[in-house]
Amino acid sequence: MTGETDRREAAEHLALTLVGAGMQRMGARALAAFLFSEKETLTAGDLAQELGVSAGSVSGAVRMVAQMGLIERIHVAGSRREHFRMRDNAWTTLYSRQHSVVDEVLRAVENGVGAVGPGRAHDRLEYMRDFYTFLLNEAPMLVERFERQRRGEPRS
Amino acid sequence: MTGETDRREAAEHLALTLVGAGMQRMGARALAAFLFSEKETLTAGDLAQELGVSAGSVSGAVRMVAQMGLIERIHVAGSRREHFRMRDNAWTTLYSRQHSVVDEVLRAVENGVGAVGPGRAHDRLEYMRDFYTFLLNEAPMLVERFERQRRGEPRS
DNA sequence: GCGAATGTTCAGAAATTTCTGAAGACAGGA
DNA sequence: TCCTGTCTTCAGAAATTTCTGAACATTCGC
Repeated sequence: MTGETDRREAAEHLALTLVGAGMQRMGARALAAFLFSEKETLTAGDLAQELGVSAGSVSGAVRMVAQMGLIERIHVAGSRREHFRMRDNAWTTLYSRQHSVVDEVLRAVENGVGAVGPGRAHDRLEYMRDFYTFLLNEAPMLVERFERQRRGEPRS
Repeated sequence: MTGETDRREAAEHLALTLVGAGMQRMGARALAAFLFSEKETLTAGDLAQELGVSAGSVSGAVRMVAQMGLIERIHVAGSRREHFRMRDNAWTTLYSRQHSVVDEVLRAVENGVGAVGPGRAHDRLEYMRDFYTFLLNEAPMLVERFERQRRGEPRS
């Protein structure tokens, strides 16, 4: 049970779901490959083989996922290959300001607040701005709370 | 200053940013139209005119944004037109379980946890599952805290 | 430096998404 | 019931995204 086929299927399913969530196809597949791999690191060649795609596709996918902050490049001395691995804090970083898509949205909203005069639109945009600002500010604490809970007391 | 042109530009800019964040084009434009409108509600016709697109496009866009829980249909008695308006708790609902894309991802991850045997992949997937579960559980409290802070004490 | 292995870029092909316009469905008033 | 205004659906056109493959760049060992 839980054979190689199941593993592949589950990986593809997660990738598809991530695509539905707005991620680009190849990036999602690459990310799933990392998640479902038993290895600590993967090379571009590994990914190409695992996903059955060209080196060019891998290059693009890896760049994107790296830019999201989910994986990082690892230079291995004495090897020409470049290794990649999921960052330890991949999921938490996703909610920090730097790599965040949310931050771009926030800036666009702030721009909107400045572009409209007083009225309903202004109020709506301010509310949206405040909410997303709050989220970005709270994220680090939330993350810390998660980490602590996961190590410390398993319950509550 | 802050003329109609600025307003339109800011709206389009936000829409574009949302597209970059993974939202579909027409849905993003529709959402921006709601955000930037001085009216309380908009009809399908309003949207078609504002965005310069066909009735068919509006229909699809509105369905999607409604499904995300950001706008709601309002039946006005004595009128054939259907009105839409942004939901009061649009942004907060987005982080609740029901309308959440995150929830679908979470299910795909749980499926993955069940599909792989013990090892690195299993650990990674469990971690991801726990983190997203935590997020979904915490979201309501976070939202409540935001609401309270916004009314109550402006500082801190 | 030179050669070999590996990674990146990019033009074009293929696949997918998105939008339209027309036909059909539905609801309300006469 | 019929008519009219409004919304939805859907096939196909248009636009966009995605992938490939080959040429180019880079880096390491020698």
